[in-house]
Amino acid sequence: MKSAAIKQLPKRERPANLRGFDRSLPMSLLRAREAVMKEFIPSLKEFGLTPQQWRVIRSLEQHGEQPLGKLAENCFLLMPSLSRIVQNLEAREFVSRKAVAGDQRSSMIVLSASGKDLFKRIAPRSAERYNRITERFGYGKLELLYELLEELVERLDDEQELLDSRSN
Amino acid sequence: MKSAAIKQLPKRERPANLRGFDRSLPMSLLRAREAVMKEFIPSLKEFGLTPQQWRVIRSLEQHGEQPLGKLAENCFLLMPSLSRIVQNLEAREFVSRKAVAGDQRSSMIVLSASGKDLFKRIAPRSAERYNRITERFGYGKLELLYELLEELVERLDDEQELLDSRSN
DNA sequence: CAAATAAGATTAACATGTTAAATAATTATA
DNA sequence: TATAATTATTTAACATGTTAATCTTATTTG
Repeated sequence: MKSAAIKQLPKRERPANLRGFDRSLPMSLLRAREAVMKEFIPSLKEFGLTPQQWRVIRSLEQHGEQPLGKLAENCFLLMPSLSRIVQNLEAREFVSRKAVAGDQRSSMIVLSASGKDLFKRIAPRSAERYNRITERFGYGKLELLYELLEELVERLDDEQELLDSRSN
Repeated sequence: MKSAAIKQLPKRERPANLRGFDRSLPMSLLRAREAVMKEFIPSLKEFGLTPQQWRVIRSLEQHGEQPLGKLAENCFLLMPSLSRIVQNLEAREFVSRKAVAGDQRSSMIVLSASGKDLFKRIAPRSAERYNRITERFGYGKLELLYELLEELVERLDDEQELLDSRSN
């Protein structure tokens, strides 16, 4: 019985499920991301920020004031989430809204003075953590990982566009 | 002015922030995961399952009945989330609980007949998607990506243990 | 120009992530 | 053995992810 089962394998096919369903690609990416986030979250929490709130502050500091739509795009957040996040940051006066001339639907989100201050206090810590990761893992490997991740996204997005265009 | 600024760069140091804060490691991992999940989520949704609910069903199918603790570990879910998820799956009769002799705190989570049936209907689609990703991205690159992700987690976990042991 | 459409943003409703607190059963210890 | 500490799980409270519905303002069109 066993020999018959073995005989079917040697075809040198790659297994249908690389490593069963556990250790699947989504799972591996999730684990990796969690491991990385564990490095950053504690210092954010000291300052009372969630990772998403930090993303927003960071984006505003780097790219300046933005309408919600751009901010959502840059922070990779959906509008409903961002809407709540900005309300939160606004209540704590880390950001404010500035009217846009000619369109009353939209407004610019602006990083306040205390928002900038918060950024200045957190940024060095994040950078330090980042350097530590680079040290630990190796600069070359990290670059390679970036490239692979980017290419993976590109390939999957290509396919997505194909499917989209077919249904149009 | 400009020449002075340029003169400080050539030290051949790698930039402190690989690609600014955008395109950071957490962000890249998130984007990659989202891109991958976009492949799987639609078919899950057809069957009324979230990715997390699917993880639970998958784990039960693969590893058999488990106490909640093991299930949480295998599915990479925190207990409060899993607790709610199992309640949901229980209400829909995809799983049930079986008493454990000798410990009334814990119970085994069991995949029901309709749970197994659901698995059988979804699994082929997932496998198909997975194969498509492998095709698109390349088997070798995928393996390389797995290795890098695993090693990243190992390295960061090592560091974590160091920090933990210091504080004990 | 008035009605229909579209665009930007928010709200609603539900599922999950996350930390802390609560509950109940079990084990360890004085 | 009564009590304290531990273990397994759940609940609470708040933030986010996600889809659909709503609301307001702009734009398009008949």
